[in-house]
Amino acid sequence: MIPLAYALLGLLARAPGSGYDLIREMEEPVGFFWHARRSQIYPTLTRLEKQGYITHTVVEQRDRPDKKVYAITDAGRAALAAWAVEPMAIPPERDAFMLKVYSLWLADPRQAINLIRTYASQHAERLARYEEISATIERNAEAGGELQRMSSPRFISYAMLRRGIEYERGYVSWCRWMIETIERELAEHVDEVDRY
Amino acid sequence: MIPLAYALLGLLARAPGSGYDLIREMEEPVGFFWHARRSQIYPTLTRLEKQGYITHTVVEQRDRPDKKVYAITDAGRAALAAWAVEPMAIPPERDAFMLKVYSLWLADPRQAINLIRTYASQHAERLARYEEISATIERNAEAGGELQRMSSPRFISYAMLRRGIEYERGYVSWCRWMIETIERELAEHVDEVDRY
DNA sequence: TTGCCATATGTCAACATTGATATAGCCGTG
DNA sequence: CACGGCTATATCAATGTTGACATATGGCAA
Repeated sequence: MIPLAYALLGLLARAPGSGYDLIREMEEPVGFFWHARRSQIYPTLTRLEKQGYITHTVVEQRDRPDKKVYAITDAGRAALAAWAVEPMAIPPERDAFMLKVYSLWLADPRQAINLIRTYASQHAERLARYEEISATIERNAEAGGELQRMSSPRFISYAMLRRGIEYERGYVSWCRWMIETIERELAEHVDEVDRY
Repeated sequence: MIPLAYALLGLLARAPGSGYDLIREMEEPVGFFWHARRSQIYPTLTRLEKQGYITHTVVEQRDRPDKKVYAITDAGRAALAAWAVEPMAIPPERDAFMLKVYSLWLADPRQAINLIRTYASQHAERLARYEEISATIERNAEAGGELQRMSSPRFISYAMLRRGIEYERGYVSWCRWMIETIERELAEHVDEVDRY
């Protein structure tokens, strides 16, 4: 089974939903760490149903097209739980941005700064969004102490959000350091030119 | 062109080499951020040559099989430099480990801890390796101040290593926090059991 | 009433990537 | 001299993933 199958099982283990619902749910917070297109999600749901991990019931709707609402089965939940705790090796990294950086020494420093600044601002935006969600969760959690219980999906979502925030912060701070370093070099170069 | 093509161009822009050399070089430090198999590398080299971005000369060897040594062309260097500075959007994340975490609330806490501990130790190992390389680089750099010049491949490699270290540190610290949180919960649970 | 938007479910061809398999030269060891 | 191991290049089938295309319902606005 491909990871996407477990992503869908993970979503359905929290709440039943249609393919369309799942597509939207893939945006947050699983989507922080996994991603797939419609064209992959629908066939995967069909396959999961054939394997007996999910079932569906057609729900008729008046003001919009009917939908198939999927729910996880006991077999599905068992398979998911077993996969979740199975130790794994670190998969090969794939970071297209760092691949660009690898060849930045060939480029004009000003254009390099532009690249990094643009990318950093996107990460900063994400970071702000994650921090906002986190703040909301923390406010709501003050009443019940549910954020402590690992067996609660809410705690897991919160923990994943923390990881996302840490990741984005790290990326932003590295970008800033990189920009500062290149700018310092540019400034020195200007001095040299001015001297003559 | 696929990212792998630029990874290979990036390697050849630093030094010519055979397909076999490139496969080994893909391990460090590009490999920290990109990865491919032999079966993908050889055809990609053929394609790059057809496009005029690289050329090869057959080098005869006595004590081992002959090899094709590839070198980047001016067109290749230009294409690489242009691609490198072209701004990009953040690609969708894909972190299979965090996908497991998403469903950990279904699992036995002890098994969850085992999963996270195993993964953390792998990241800690990488971190140690990166830090060692970084220390070596910093020692060697004390003589010439080359680590300041963005237009030097060495500075770029060092900068990428810094990013790798930051990334691994972040992962390890998150894992530790996660383990501590679950362990605290387990301890509390033991107390409750003991009370009755 | 025409067209656009959101909901809803799918298919398909093209491309990226993996894992297995193949071949061959040369070295050193048993 | 047979075998394993390292160097070296390559192909192929299977699978994963994307992007484009297809289809249908119902609401709302020009």
